[in-house]
Amino acid sequence: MSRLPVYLRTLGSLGADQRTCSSEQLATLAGVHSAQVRKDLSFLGVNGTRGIGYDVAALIEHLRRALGLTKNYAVAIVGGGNLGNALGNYAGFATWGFDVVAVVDADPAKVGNVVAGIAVEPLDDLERIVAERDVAIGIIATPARAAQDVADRLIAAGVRSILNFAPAVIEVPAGVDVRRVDLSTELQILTYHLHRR
Amino acid sequence: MSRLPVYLRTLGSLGADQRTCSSEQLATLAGVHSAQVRKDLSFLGVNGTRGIGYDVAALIEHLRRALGLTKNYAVAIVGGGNLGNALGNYAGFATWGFDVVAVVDADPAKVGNVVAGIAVEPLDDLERIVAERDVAIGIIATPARAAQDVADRLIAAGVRSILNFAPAVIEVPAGVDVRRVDLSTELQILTYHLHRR
DNA sequence: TAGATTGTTAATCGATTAACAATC
DNA sequence: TAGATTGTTAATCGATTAACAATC
Repeated sequence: MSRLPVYLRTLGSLGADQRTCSSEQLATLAGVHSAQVRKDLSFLGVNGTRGIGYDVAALIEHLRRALGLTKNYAVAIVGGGNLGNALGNYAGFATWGFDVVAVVDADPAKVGNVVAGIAVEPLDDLERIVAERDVAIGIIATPARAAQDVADRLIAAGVRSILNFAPAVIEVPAGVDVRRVDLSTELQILTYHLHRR
Repeated sequence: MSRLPVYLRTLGSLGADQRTCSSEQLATLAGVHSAQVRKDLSFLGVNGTRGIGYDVAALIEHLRRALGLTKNYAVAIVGGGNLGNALGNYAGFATWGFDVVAVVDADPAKVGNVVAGIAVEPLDDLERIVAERDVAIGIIATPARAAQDVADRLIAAGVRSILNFAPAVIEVPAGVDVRRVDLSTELQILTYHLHRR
């Protein structure tokens, strides 16, 4: 569930000397309610100690397992433009076990460019790349008009998780997860609050 | 509210010849419930016509007004790295009236680089830039460790809306809006579903 | 033991949806 | 008029929070 990454990050920001952590402390730092924390952790099957709190190291380990962060995932970025470039260089991915194994682009002029130490490959090779490198996650960083086609190809090739940065809603069959990051929508939500002040 | 940008985008994708649109059609395209649409629009003060639906052009206009998209907003990007670069080049911003008026960076080596047709300026000039160019929205595209300091300076300079791409939670006083886009969290949510299959 | 904190149930709250009279 | 669709109320649902016995 989507609060787990927040807990994990919060725990990481704790002092190295802190062995236990109460639901209250975790809640305050994560910006949620302590009952929420206890419920989430309880659902996860993590047990704290009454009167003491949760063991930080054990909790981190549990969260990492629950989030599937104990193994690495191969990520392919489709789109070698500015955004794909930025994503390829994003250091945070490696920290959490996401390996960018390919950057592909439809534009022959971009093929061969080096993004984050990886040479951009042709979009035509997408299917082969997904299969050979066991790509688990596809990131779409293309213009909107290309997004659906790219998604279809990723899915046909076996990818079941997609992070979509293109400003387009893409249709996917059941069993495929898509998360969308829409920069314009984020800004529009900000302006909604901005102008009604 | 955060569904409004979705409605707006959906309406934009309608054929140019479609004059009216039912709550049912809008709901299907936007992936929500028709009662939801009617309630949202009713709350907005938009009136449809029973038996007919909503007037598309009027609805778009209402949504644009509600979202504060009838005027332009000056945006400053802090961080002239890959992400700042990608954001500066993001065409979608201009479409919705967001003008990137500055890209600043703390690194003297980056100052002078041209990002999206704009020369990167020193972070030290942030306060002056915000004041002179009437910056309404600040985008933080710095490393995590710099995020809070940058936010503090943006807020001190008068910025009330912040979009934070740095993987850090930033503390802001009441009256300041922050939206956070955390790429690692997005991927972690995907893996949560991935590995439990 | 006394204080602290969990784990969980029950209460609350808010958001979503069903339903339907109003009416174009 | 008949069919379609809104606007809104009431019902439902799910998520959040309060509360407290259990217990370290």
